[in-house]
Amino acid sequence: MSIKVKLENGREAEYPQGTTCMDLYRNKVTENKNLLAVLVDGKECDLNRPLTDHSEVTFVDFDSPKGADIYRHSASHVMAHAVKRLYPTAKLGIGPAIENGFYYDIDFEEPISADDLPAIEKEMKKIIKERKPIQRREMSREEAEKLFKEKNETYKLELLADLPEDAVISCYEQDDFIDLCAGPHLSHTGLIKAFKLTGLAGAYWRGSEKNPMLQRIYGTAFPSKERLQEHLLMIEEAKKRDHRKLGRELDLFSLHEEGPGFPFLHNNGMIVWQELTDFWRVEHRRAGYEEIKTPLILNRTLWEQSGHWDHYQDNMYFTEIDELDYAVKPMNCPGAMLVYKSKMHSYRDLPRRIAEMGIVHRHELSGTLHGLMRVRSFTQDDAHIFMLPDQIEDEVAGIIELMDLFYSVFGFDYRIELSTRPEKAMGAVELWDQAERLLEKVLVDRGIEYKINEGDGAFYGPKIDFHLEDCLGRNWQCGTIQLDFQMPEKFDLTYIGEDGAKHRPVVIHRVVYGSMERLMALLIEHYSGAFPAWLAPVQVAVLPVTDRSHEYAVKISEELKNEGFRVEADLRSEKVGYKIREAQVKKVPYMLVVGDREVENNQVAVRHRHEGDLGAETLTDFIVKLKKEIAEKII
RNA sequence: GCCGACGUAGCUCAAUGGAAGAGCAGCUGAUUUGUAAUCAGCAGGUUGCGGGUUCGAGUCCCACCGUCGGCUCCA
Repeated sequence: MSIKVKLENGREAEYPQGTTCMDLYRNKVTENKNLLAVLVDGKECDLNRPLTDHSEVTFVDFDSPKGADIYRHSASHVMAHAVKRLYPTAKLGIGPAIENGFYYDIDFEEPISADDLPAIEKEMKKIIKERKPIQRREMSREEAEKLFKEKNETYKLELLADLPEDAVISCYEQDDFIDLCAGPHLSHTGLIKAFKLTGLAGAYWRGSEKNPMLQRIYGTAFPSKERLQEHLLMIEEAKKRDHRKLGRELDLFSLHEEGPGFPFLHNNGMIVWQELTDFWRVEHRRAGYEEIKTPLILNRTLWEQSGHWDHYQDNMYFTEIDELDYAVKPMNCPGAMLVYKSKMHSYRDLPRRIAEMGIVHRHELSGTLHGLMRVRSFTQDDAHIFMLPDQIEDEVAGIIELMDLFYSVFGFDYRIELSTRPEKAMGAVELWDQAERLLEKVLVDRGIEYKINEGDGAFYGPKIDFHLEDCLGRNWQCGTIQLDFQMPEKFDLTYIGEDGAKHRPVVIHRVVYGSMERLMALLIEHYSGAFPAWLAPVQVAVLPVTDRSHEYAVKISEELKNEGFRVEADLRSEKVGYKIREAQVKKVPYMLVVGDREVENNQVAVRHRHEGDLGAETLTDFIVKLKKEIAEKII
């Protein structure tokens, strides 16, 4: 019997049933010489899997979306294989491909150390050199259970038990190594051309801290040594952009043992901060927000009322005043609720958008602290929007628009996630479902791409999160829009409706920057410390060539200061080259070199930190251009 | 919090269990310099903190603190 196969280029041909994709390849149906696997009707498959029915076949190489994953997944099997050869009693957890690499979680009888990784790499090289065929074996559940019981792979047995009733149970086998795995995989181990084990870390089995901790070995693999080198070099380069390193070098902030997780901002950091908040205030007033400020410390009864006492206590700091319990605020919402309640509201007053640059304190686990990205005290650019139920959609849409405005100015790419009901949620399931559907509708209606983050919502409501990447590609949540039907109940918030009766408003909690500290960290990494002129702590460095031009240098510095620019004149008796180097290292956007020629012509020689020498012009011309650059927030 | 690594001058890093060093930054002086580092000199430390082993500890052991990489958690 023959089957019809449709290929990626649209061609269709008939082949005998049982033909493998490898056969098609040998038949030269594709030009691609670096095949790893295929998609059969959109589903990933091994090259040597026989085709049983009419199918549509797409060939996959390393550079296709799924290709790198398949390649690295096979690399993780080779690593597990090597580990089992060296440590026969080690038990395997899971070993998937991840962005830019792979890992395998392994339970070693005696923990290994990073020093043991080279030996594992060496064994992997052997396995690769042996070009062991990788074979798929489908088997019954009983057969698989027997197999992994014999091998004492208890974690695999646990995975097996959790597979659905009707699941096809497959294993992949290379030499004497066999692993429970859905596949697909490369056809033999020799196809892995370049790899490196990059790290060793602890990881809870199945991600739960109640489970034992396994050792996770991270690695990466590429189809050539050059590409691997390139990747490793890129990571080295990215580390130079680390905000913790730049923060010190540019004198933006510091961290001290005396206050773990409580960052100290220096003058340079404060300038960036102020510019960010100034910009924020302008845009928020324009968008119809009011601004308030609420206390850092509030009475226990308030936190009991808000639900934080029950749901958030582990993260809170406490104190006592006049023998009464108080808590340092971990969130701004209860304060905002009290402000709303301080007067009566008519439906005509809503929506009321109440913003607050609020400092919150949260006790985060010590192991999670990370520069300015993850701290124990931070400033949220918070706002609470009190509205009628039928205003929700417009308000959410308005916030998304505002969010995009800010992120575009910074030049950030962002990713949106919809987070749904968590386990320790407050309130009725129906309300949650309703709120989740509403948020989803806003995203869908606007054609916005998003990912669902199951169970990751706040305890009082679902949320839309905006995620940004740091220099190493790690994701950080910044903006968030959280719908809340709970807080209005807890605080008995009301407004008088058209009908003269009291009604319950809906509340949205939202932040755009997220936390000022995290935003600063992301901006530092995003710009590699070279802030655009509007944010730069020093915008212009005036560099006299000799002492003869000091007077002129001081004069133009004063003029620039009077125009509102942030200026520094370097009057040391050093050569210009030295002064330029220092200004470059400090990433000052503009350097004005002034020597005898400029004094004589009443000009300044402009040098841009990236574009170099731009030639001489009058100070007035320079001022006009820089003012425009700053006003338009040009990146 | 958990697993692992690390902690020496402001920064980057040296120092077989046997005299704590270098470069940069800083300070002083000389130099008057034209688009990424002028020269010379000076100063800078209870080696994270506390115990222990040893004739002797930056180095070995224990506990704590902090940082880094992950896990968990999260803005």
